[in-house]
Amino acid sequence: MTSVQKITKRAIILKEAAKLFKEKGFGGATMRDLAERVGIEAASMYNHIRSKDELLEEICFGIGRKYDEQLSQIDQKKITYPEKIEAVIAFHIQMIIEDANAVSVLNNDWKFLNSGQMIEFKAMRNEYEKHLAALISKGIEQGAFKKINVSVALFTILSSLRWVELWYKPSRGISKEDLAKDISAILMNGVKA
Amino acid sequence: MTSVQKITKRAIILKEAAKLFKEKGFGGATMRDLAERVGIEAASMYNHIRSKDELLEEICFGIGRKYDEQLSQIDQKKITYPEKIEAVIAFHIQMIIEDANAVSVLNNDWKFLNSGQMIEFKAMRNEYEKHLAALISKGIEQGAFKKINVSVALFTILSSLRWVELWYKPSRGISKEDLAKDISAILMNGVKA
DNA sequence: TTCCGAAACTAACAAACGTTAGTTAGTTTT
DNA sequence: AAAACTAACTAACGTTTGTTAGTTTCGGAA
Repeated sequence: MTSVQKITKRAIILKEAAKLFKEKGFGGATMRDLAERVGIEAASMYNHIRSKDELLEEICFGIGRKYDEQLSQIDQKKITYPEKIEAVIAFHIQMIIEDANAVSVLNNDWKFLNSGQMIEFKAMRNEYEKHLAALISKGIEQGAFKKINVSVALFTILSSLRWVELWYKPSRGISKEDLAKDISAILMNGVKA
Repeated sequence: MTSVQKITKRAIILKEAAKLFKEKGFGGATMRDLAERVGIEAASMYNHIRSKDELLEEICFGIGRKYDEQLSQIDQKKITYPEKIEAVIAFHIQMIIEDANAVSVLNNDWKFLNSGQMIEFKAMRNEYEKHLAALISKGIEQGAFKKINVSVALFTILSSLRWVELWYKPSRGISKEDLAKDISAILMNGVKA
């Protein structure tokens, strides 16, 4: 049994939910609409899931955990800080391309988590940002980066990456590697000649 | 009567609607919730507005037109292309700080416009992006910018600016001028030392 | 073939939704 | 003073929402 992932109906529902939430937003998406895409009746979905909220929760925290793990892995590598930042840029793009819908939901619909989960989510996100900010700070200390405002740099980088979700289509004919290279180049070296 | 703007109830509803839509999303916001914030009954609002959709429409196109006008004004100025881009960055930040809620609605809830208005909105946005892309292209031709991928540069800049909405608070103690300067610096010159 | 549990179905619920209708009090216009 | 207008109200409308209950279908194990 070497990593043969069983495709459960639950997984199908989650996948379609991510797509639907991205298209209509969590509030605008209805369970009947989702059920139609899955190919069963709305009521039947409750044999596989607990609630609409549970779908959102699983999407947000599932993706969130992936980000955390990847960042930790990169941080442990023995490479320079600019290389680490570039690795972060590359894996953000990879995540967005691999799991576009779920990443979009994480970015846009986390505010519909119930209050307890929302607090947890915000804590997770804060920690992630802190972790990334630390990489920038150390890079500055070592003289690898300019003496920039760390918060501004952090959010400029994170935000630059978010648009990939809105923009990237395979049809545009630019590979994810080239995209990562181009974005890295601009953020690292700017646009001015 | 020198520019004495009368504060109509309609204007109050629009202002509160922008705030509410930002908080809960267009789908998650209810007319009863909005009415409560305005201080009247939900039904009473219909003496001042036509529908919930109309609120969204007015917010999106009102802000959209402001962006268009400002960009045109900057383009007409006799300054260099890097200076024009920096001016665009400054006014985006200005817009976000002055009209945070409405800008957020434009960015996140335009997809809830009815189909006709959505087409119009997308056309407006495409034109705006084309206009801005042309500024970058000309800057490259003149040798003022590196030979970068114009689309990547365009969206990296636009996306970097969007996060200001999520991040900026007067309480952080950084002025909008300083913020514009720092963001400009990173986008123009990068982070690498 | 029989049996059983999983997974589908139909029907219905209560709550919430945007909106309309009808009315009333207060103000402005004629 | 009469008429018209403004802006608020209460009540209710017809839908749509997420979800539950009860029933049927169906594939695989005994």
